[in-house]
Amino acid sequence: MTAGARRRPGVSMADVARVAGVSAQTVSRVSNGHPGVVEATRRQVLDAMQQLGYRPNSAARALKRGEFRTLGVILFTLATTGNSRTVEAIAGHAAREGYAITLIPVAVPTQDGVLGAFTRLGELAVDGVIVIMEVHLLDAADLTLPPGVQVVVVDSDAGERYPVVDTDQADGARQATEHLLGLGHPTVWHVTGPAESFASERRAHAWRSTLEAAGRPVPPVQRGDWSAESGYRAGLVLAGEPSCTAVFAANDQMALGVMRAFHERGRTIPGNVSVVGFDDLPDSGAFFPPLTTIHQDFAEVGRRCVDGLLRQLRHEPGHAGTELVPTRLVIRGSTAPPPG
Amino acid sequence: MTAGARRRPGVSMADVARVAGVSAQTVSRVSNGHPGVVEATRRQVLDAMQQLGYRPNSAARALKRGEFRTLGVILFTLATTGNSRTVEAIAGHAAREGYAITLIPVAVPTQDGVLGAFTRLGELAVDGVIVIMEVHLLDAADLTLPPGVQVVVVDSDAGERYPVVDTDQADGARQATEHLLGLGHPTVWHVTGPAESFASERRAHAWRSTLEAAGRPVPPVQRGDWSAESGYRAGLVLAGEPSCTAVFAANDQMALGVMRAFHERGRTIPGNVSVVGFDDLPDSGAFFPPLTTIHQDFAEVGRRCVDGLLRQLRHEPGHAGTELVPTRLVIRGSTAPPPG
DNA sequence: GGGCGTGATGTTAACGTAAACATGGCTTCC
DNA sequence: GGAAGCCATGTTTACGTTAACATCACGCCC
Repeated sequence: MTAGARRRPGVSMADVARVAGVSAQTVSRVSNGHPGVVEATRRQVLDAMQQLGYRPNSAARALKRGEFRTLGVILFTLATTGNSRTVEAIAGHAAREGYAITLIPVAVPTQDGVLGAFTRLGELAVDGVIVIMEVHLLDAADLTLPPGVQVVVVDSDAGERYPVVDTDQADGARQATEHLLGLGHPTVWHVTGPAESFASERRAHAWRSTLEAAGRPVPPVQRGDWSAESGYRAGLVLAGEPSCTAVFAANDQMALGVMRAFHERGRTIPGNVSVVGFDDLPDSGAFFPPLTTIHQDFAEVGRRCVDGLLRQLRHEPGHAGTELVPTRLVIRGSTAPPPG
Repeated sequence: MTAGARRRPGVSMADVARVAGVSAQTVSRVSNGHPGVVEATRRQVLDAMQQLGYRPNSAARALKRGEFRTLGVILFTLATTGNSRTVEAIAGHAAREGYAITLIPVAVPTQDGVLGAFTRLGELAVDGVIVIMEVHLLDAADLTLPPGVQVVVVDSDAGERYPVVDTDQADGARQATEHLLGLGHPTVWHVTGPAESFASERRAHAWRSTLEAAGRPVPPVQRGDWSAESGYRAGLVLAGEPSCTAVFAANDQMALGVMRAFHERGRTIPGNVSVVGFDDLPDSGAFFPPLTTIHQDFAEVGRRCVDGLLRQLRHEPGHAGTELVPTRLVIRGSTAPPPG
């Protein structure tokens, strides 16, 4: 370990300036890469910084500049693939733009929970906020945030009040359903996600309208909770329906459970039954059989969130309403024409 | 640059003080819940705050107090279950302790990449850092961090230089291997993770020593990269080995791929072959068949990281060396005695 | 009844940085 | 040769908050 660099007392610009034999302002200029510092001086300052182990004090810097170069991300959980992939994309893209990410987890998905997060957030050093709001708030019809905070919302229906970025859920569900109809299946059964999820609601709605538009019967919905286990339970029910030859599960995990149920009941996939998922998890291609699914572009969602928020912060003309990120059908081994 | 005229509404304590007819110091006292403010005054100040939409400036506060109440988390990716679950636990526990989390993604796992992150981090508002270091640095034998930064490391071998928290990889691998031997299998084949991963290395080592301690032959290792796809490829090889009746895959995803390969080759699980994974993903119980695996307690890992770091920040006697979080075997449907 | 604690509130200064302005030496050009 | 300009660097000040100290009114006790 370098000895001279004990940083307990906080090395400041003044200290560096003293050692380098220049003024604090010159240290500031070097520190920020401003022009107009002669090379020899620059080197002296850099040496002094090195020697003292100087690191700029970001609090003072933020105080002076009036910005933190940090974005807050409010979310309920990182446990879902969608959220963690989106957050990763947000963090990566923000870093590229010179912004850091502060995570603000909300324990309970209620208006109070979110407001509590904002209160803490008010005391946090953030310039703007991205809210990843994948479920309906339990105690409020819509989301109301404190004024004076720049916001972008992911995956919500707050589009009239805040800029929203979302995967095009409806089009994805339509593609999935039409793919199965196109293979010749008379209709498509659906395993839906939890009622409080926006994404789940939209996928189910689009599945239904696609069937109706094609003049097909709409079978009863099986409700799951995104987990593979719930998909398994739904699959056991569907395996008992002799007329069921095609299933659209609202996510890949439930599709995994559905397929397990069919395996256990001796129904082959895709020989007897076809299955389509939604998400395109990294492992979906290794399911048994490899899963046909709808690919979501989480990286693009994250990128657009950051861009939208930064545009707001710079007072550039931002997009209003909802921005939809397209999905695409990935055909693998779990779908085929119906038996017979 | 953009015209500096447009700043945030910028309500400061002075503004609140003016409206409430008190001094800024009294506003500060109310803001921080300090005693010695009479109720009537307190109310006046709170009203003024409400009216003006005052939010404390955390930069000024941090500058004055010398702390940010924020912890940085340096990581390479959120895409692995382990990392995202650990980060979620860290964020939750930190929030409970009144700390926020700043994410610092590192694009490339090299010494330079990490140092780059620290440079950015030096300019970030953090009091300490948790490094989630699941792979060997590509260009340095071990991790060297700038001095003067409080650090806790997850999942690494830096134990002699920094406090480390990690899952007890070796004991988990031992449990997995002994479970299979205990069922009567003559030996256990292993699908390992990427060479640069610490966890992978340790699991493989413990698997090997467990076999050796039991006097069993050590079959050649199949190397994967954590992905289900790589597990599938390894599984195809193993399915060609008639003597292979038991497989320990270094994570659940690869176990998923291994099982798919066996299914495709007509080897039943657990009738012909037993499979054990590592991680206990939320979906592992819904694999076909439900996977016997080693459960990792990511929440506990996160909690201990935060506790350890906060102890350091408070200059309390911290633990040195490596703290191991125990694992436990979860027996499901993918393991049984060998055929015959 | 005067000295004196006590408790509420105000005043001052400082945290580390960077914008704005000031200085002073050196070149350039007529 | 001297005014003008320019460049490198220095000085001043303010950002919003809070610790430390200062003040002031009131009541209490001998």
